[in-house]
Amino acid sequence: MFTLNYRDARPIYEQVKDELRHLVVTGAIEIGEKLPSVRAMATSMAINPNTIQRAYEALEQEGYLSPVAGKGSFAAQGRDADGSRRTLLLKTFDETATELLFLGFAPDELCTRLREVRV
Amino acid sequence: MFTLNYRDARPIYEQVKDELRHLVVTGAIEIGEKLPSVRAMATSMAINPNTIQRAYEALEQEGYLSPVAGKGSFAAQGRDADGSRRTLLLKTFDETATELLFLGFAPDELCTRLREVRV
Amino acid sequence: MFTLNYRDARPIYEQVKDELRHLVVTGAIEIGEKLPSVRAMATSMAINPNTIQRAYEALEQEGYLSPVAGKGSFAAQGRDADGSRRTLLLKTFDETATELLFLGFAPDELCTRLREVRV
Amino acid sequence: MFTLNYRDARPIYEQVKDELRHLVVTGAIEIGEKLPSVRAMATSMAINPNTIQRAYEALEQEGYLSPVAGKGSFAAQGRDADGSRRTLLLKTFDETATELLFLGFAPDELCTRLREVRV
DNA sequence: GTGGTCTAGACCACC
DNA sequence: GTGGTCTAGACCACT
Repeated sequence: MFTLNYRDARPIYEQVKDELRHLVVTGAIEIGEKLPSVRAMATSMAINPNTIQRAYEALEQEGYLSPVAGKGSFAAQGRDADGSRRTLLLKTFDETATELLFLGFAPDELCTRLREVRV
Repeated sequence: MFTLNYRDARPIYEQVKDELRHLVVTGAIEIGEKLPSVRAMATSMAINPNTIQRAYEALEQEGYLSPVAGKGSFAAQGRDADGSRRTLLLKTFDETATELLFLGFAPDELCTRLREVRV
Repeated sequence: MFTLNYRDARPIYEQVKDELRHLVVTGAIEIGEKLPSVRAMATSMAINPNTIQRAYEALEQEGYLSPVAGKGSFAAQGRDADGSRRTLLLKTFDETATELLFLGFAPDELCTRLREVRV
Repeated sequence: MFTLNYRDARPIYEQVKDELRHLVVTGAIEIGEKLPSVRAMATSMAINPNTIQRAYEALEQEGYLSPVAGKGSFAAQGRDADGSRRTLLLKTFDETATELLFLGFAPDELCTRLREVRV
C-alpha cells in the first residue's frame, strides 16, 4: 500500500496515519471504502497491530476513518466534530502562502497551482 | 522579541528559527535589517548562546539570514543555495490545499484567502 | 488519588482521564501543578503504565495536561487548539438543560444551581 | 422519523431510545401523543422488533413513555418511579457547567443560553 | 473475523 | 529520572 521509512524522524504510527490520510484526501481511497483490517495491515507491513491501531485511532479522531466493531474500518469524509484539523490546516496554509509570497511567488501563480492540484 | 514555550514539543533552537523566519517573511524584520548578535539574543532570552547559534546557522542555510564577519547578521531575501526550502514549501502547499479542497473549501475561497494574507 | 471501578463499562484509561479532568476543572489540581509521572501513577494504582500513558495523551489532546519530556506532566488551562471539547460540552449542556426544563425545573432554579457549583 | 447511524458506537436500541426521548423533551412529540407500534416502527426502520421493544421498555422506565395494553404506547411527562434519570441529569448538568465555567464561560452567559434553549 | 482494551517488558532521547 | 514509542501476546464483545 505504501512504504515505511525507518530513518524518518516521525514515529511509525504517524507515517501510517499521514499516508492513509493522503490516500483518502486524494481520492485514492474513496469515501465509504473499507480499509484493511488492523491485523491485516500490520501483517502486510510487518509491524505490530497496536501500532496500526494507534494510527487508525488518530484518523478516526480526525474524521477520516470510521471504525465499525466486528465489521472493519471505513474511509470517511473528514468531519471531525469540531474542526480542529480544519483550523490547523488553515493556519499551515496561511503560513506557507505568506512565505511563498515573500519568496517571490505571485498570488496568481499559487492560485493556478491550487486549481491544478488533485486534478 | 518573542516568547519561548518550554512545553512545546519542538526544541528551543527550532522555535527560535521559526519565530525569526516568521518575523522576516511577514516583514516585521525588513530585508537588510541587522539582527541582535548571538550573544545579545542569548542573554536577553536567558538561554545558551549555542542554541541561538544553531538557529542562526539554520536560517543562514535557508537564506533568510546573512552573516557579515565582524559586523553581525542581517535579514536576507531567502535565496537558499539548493532551493530545498522552496521545494518543501511547495510540497506543503500542495498537500494542505489538497486536503482543504477535500474538506469542501472552494478554490476561489482559498485564492481570496491567499491574497489577503500578510496585508 | 482516586479509585477505579472495574465493573464500570468505561475502560480504565477513560476512567483515569475523566477523574483527572475532574480534579483539574474543580481546581483540586491547580494549573501548572505537576501530576504524578506516568510510571508513578501506574504503580500506585496497580495498573500498566501504558494505560496511564493513554489517559495522559487524551488529556493532552483536550488541553488539560501538558507533558514535558524528561520533566513531567503539568496541568493546563484546557486550550485545545480547536475547541472540540468546548463544542461537545455546549451540546451536552443544551441537551441536559432542555430535558431538565421539560421535567419541570425552572430556568431560575438551574441558574442558581449554576452559580453555586464549584464554590 | 429519524435516521440510525450504524457506525455509531452506541447500540441501535440506545440510539432509538435517545432519539425518541429527544423528540419528547423538545416537544416534537407531545405528551399524550401516540407513538408508532413496536412492529410498525421496526418495519419502517428495517430493524428487529426486539430492538425497538428494548428501547420502548427503557423509555417506559424513564417515564417518557406509557404503554396501554391493547391500545399502544403514549408519550408521557417523564416521571420515572425512582428519579434515577433526574439524578443523573443533575449530575451531568453540574459537571458540564463546572467545566464550562473553568473554560472561561461566564455564569450569565450560560444562564442566557439556558433560557434560550427550546424556545 | 473485527475493533477495543490491557498487560508486560523493552528501548530511545532528553534533562 | 521523564515522556514517547514499539513489540508481543492476550482477552473481550460483537458480527
